Amino acid sequence: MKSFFLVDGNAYLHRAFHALPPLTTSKGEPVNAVFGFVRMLQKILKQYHPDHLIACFDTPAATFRHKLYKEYKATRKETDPSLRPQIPLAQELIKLWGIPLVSQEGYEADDLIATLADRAVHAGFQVTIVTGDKDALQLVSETVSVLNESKSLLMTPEAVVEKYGLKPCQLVDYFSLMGDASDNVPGVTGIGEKTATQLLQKYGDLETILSFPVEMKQPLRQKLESQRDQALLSKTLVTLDRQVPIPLDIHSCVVQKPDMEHLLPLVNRLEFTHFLSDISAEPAPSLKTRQVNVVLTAEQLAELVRLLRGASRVAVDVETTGVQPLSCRLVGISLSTEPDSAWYIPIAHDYEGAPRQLPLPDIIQALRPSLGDPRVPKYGQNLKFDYLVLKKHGLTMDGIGFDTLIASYCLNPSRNTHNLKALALDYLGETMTTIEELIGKGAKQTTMNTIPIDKVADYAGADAAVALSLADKMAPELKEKNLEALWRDVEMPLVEVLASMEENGIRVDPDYLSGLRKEFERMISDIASVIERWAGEPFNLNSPKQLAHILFEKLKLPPGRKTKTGYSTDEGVLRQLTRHHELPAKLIEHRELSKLKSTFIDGLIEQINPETGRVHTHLNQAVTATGRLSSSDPNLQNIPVRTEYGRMIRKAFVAAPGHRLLSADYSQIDLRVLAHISGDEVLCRTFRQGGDIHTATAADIFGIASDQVSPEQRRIAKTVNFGIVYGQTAFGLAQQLEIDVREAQRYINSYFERYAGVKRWIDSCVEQARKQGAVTTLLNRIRYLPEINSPNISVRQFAERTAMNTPVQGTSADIIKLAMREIFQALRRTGLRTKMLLQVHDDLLFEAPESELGALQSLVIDKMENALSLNVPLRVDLKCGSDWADMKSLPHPQ
DNA sequence: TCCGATCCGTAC
DNA sequence: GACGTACGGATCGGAA
Repeated sequence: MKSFFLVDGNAYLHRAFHALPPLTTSKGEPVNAVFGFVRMLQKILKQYHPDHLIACFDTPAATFRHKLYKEYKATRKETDPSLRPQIPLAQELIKLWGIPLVSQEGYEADDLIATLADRAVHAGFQVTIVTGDKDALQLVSETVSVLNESKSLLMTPEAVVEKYGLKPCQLVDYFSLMGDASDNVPGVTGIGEKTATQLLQKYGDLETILSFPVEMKQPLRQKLESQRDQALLSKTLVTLDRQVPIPLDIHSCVVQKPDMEHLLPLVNRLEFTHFLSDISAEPAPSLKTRQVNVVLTAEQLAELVRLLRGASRVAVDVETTGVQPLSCRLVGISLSTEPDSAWYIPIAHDYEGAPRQLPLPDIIQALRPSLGDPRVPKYGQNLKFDYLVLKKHGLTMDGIGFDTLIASYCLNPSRNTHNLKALALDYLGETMTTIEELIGKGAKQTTMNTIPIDKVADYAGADAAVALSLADKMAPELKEKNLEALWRDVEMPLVEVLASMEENGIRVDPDYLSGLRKEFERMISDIASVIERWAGEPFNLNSPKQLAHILFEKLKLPPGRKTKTGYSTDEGVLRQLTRHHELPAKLIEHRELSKLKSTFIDGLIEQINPETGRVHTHLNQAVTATGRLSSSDPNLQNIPVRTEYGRMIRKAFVAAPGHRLLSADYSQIDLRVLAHISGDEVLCRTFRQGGDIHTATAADIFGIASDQVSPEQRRIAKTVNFGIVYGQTAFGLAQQLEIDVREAQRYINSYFERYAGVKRWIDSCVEQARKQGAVTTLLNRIRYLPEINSPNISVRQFAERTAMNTPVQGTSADIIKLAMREIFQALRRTGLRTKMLLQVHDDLLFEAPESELGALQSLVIDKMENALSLNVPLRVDLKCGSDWADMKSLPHPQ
């Protein structure tokens, strides 16, 4: 028997809306109901494979029920404003998806369902109604069941009898007596669940009950007599109309092929990342038709070379044994010049029965004319990785043209993930094989070289070809959104710069670090034994939970602020406790030392590359929401510098023999950027005059002359200056300075009084974010802030602080990126052997042969200070030394 | 054994 | 709840 599914669209949209958290797209469009609805439909399709299916929807128009009874559904609340727009959205989506849909003026979805269910039964179908609404249960029969999907409950006639003690056809009468609060159906006052059931079990239906059999007793009889009409009216209201004139042939209610061309943009807009993976049972067409040629012979390699010679662009993807570009092994290379075909050159596949593969030098030599030609743009996902792997194997890729990772980052830096598989799904509707499916994960994981060539060829070929298709989608979008310049002039040129910085690495002294480890271990265990003696018992000092127990229960010290799970033991709290006990001060020291040892000493030693004796961090270009870089494995952007112990670690970073480290840091770049973009006259003037900004701010907010500023006042002004950029509150400032909140508020007030332009700019930033849902930097880098209009105060305030911080932090990031691009090109052009090693947000670190120091200084100052012209000067301070802790200031040329 | 949440601390 | 952007170590508890 063929199955026919009828889905109550409105019921499900409402259910999903209330069941799911308020999901929005990154631009703030509410989508939770659509999401839940779609997921439910997918589940139905996957689980039941219905032959026929249709979704039914209400219309806003009045129905016959409203005409009969003007109070019908009168107690219903207005549809929630964030649900309302989702209803047409959901309808549009399922239409494009190929699912038949019906709605008819003057009828509720329930009536459509009743009518269609009857018709389907007559046509010989087994019918399943998908809804959470109990009204549909009156339709249940041997051939009609009701599925409550969310409770996984299938209501058959037996199930109805079990639940209500009544047959499905009696439910109409049951609700007529009971009434229905949600639809505002009156029923008979004074008759509830129990009485209604009893009556119907005894008399069968409402009509018989209302003929008042002789044995019926008072007061029941009286209730029914007085409310007779109301009961009959209720019956009309709850009875579903099975005769709706729907102009539709039920045989046409078949799930169609999706209209991909229109569906994709919609799914993309809604950011339903996983939606498309399931909608079609067949593999995406591109996957099916893509031809991947495997190159195992010299002839095949020659053929590939001929193809590459005529190509206007080439997508590249390397397969390796790991994610560390400088220490993994190269397993194969895939190339593609057209999205519908690709080539795979296996190199180091190594398993029982693996065919003989071409020698690496032959392959490199064959590829060099195209991959080394800057006129042929290279396409790919995360080309920095491919560049480094190939470089290590003797092939320098030139002409880095289009990196889909970078394009995605420019289009929306806050995206959950920019990985190729997710991009393919979102932009192309293609579900790609994941690397885990290929090499496994956890204990079962192997490496790429042990996987059969044919499998890897399909996988790798897809990666290269998809990069081309993605680029074709992304390029016009970059243009439309005015992101092309940022992408082309800032981000893409940086790919090679970062690759070469990673390749350079930084020299660290392993023997010094080992000595430091010993020294720290001794200090840590000494302090730990003192602490445990005071505590009276051994405990895990690294466990905040155990520590809180000791401090606040055993020693009965006064607890400070609380965290989600208990009392906080962070440094601020411990500092407050130093006045009550000696233990907290020791703990602070213990914390510092164990942090430094585990994170920096142990972590760093692990990361030294034995081949180079250097650490090669990953400089990530597509991570932060503001445009900054990030550094990982190891993170070299948070190497300690503030404390004496911290600087002991910094000292492990050294220059190679005959070389020096040179650091160039922008002085107060965030505040200068703030001065420029806010246009605040006072702040701009201060920077044009030169001099110490914190002293100037102190003079301004305390209303005194610069030479009257005390060190304490300068300290306060410095804290205020930093806080302003972060949207600091009076509470935060008070905590930071350990002062009264009212005093902190006075400082903030007098700052904004003196720098009224800054205040105006901050307000305009938040205003812009509210209106446009996004903020931008000077180079038009964009960040969406969907939470700026959140009804949740703290969520919204967070978005407001972000709205003011991002343009400042992001513009600073823009500026240093421009400088890096210029310095890299200048070093190459002038043939200097100086290496750029690291960027730490406002700081660039170089390693220079001693002979180049002079030339380097003026080059770096010039490129950094003139990276972008602002209406305040940019100023750079230089320092030089043999290790990263011991750096001497160099005089500024001006 | 693995993974995510939580807390904490380092940098700018 | 209270200061923006990151990364990562240790602990802890629950899932695989």
